[in-house]
Amino acid sequence: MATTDPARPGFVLPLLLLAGFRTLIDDLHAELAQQGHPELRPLHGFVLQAVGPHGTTATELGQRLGVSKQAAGKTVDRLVTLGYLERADDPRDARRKLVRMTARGHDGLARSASVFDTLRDRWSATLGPKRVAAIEDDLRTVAAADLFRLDVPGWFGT
Amino acid sequence: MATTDPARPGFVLPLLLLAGFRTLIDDLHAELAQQGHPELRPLHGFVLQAVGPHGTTATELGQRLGVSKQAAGKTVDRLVTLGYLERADDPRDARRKLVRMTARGHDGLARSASVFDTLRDRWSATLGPKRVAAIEDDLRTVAAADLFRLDVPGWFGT
DNA sequence: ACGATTTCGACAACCACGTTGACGATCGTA
DNA sequence: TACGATCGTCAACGTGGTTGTCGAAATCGT
Repeated sequence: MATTDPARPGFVLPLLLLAGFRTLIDDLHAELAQQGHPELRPLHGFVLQAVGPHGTTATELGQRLGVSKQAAGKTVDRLVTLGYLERADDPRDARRKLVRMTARGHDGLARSASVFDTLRDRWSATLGPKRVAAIEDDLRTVAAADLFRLDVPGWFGT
Repeated sequence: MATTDPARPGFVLPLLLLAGFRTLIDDLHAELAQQGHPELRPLHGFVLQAVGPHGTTATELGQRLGVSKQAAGKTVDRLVTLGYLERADDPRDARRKLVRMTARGHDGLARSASVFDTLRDRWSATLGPKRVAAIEDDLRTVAAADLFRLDVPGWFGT
């Protein structure tokens, strides 16, 4: 395997982390596509979760996701087009536009969560529940040690 | 932490995987920037490694990275502009353009590898070497179980 | 040995997702 | 009431992908 030269051990860890994440995401979307959500893209699940049950605004969503309000607004646009979100005026502040999940949005989020749960169960079946929990604990530890926020990321920044 | 609802345990694992990857990558590039490679972008290290010491072609690189030859070609263009790669004609096949690392390319790759190694050491210092090795083993296991290739991915596909 | 097929690299158009900067409308307050 | 901060949107741009097309060069089959 040309990309995993054993003489460079440090390269392995990030690659494996990424690979683990990707397989999870790929499996999720393969499953979601079969459950009636073929157009849901990788980040959309996180976005829906960030919107939350009570709704929010584009600006708030942006800072919650760690991206600009413009980027958040664009993503909302797309999710609105796809029927997962809807916009409404805030009666108490004419500047704000509330962003809420539609029924389809709730369905997509619920299915995402449940598919993720079964994928985690699959990992547990392969590795044993203790190992999975250990991975989560360890990652939480290094994450905390690196003073990072668990919010959904800005990916690879520009 | 709004994005990590404990009622949805499945969401945690992918988030942590991604977060771990991202902190590694961010730390790498913060360090690389200080070592004279500020314009090296997250994927460039993987691309350089995929080029390898003997050079390759754009098409070959594309399939090695799991992206189209056009995408690989564009990335090569950028790396050539930045001085990390160079193109040369293949004397045995006038269609092929060999892609090779320059001295700067080798330097960048070597530094990436060494920074990754020290980051891994830092994880070892925090978690203990056994835990880090266990994470790698476990991820390798689920990866293998999911019959996936350890090559650098096409990220989130379209 | 020569024509058909395949392969390689490049070009163009496009999409997704992010960035800054600017700007009008609206709100809160001195 | 007038000013400053905030919200959403528009525009321009960068980056990393995609597909389709095409000419040039190599390979293969008769």
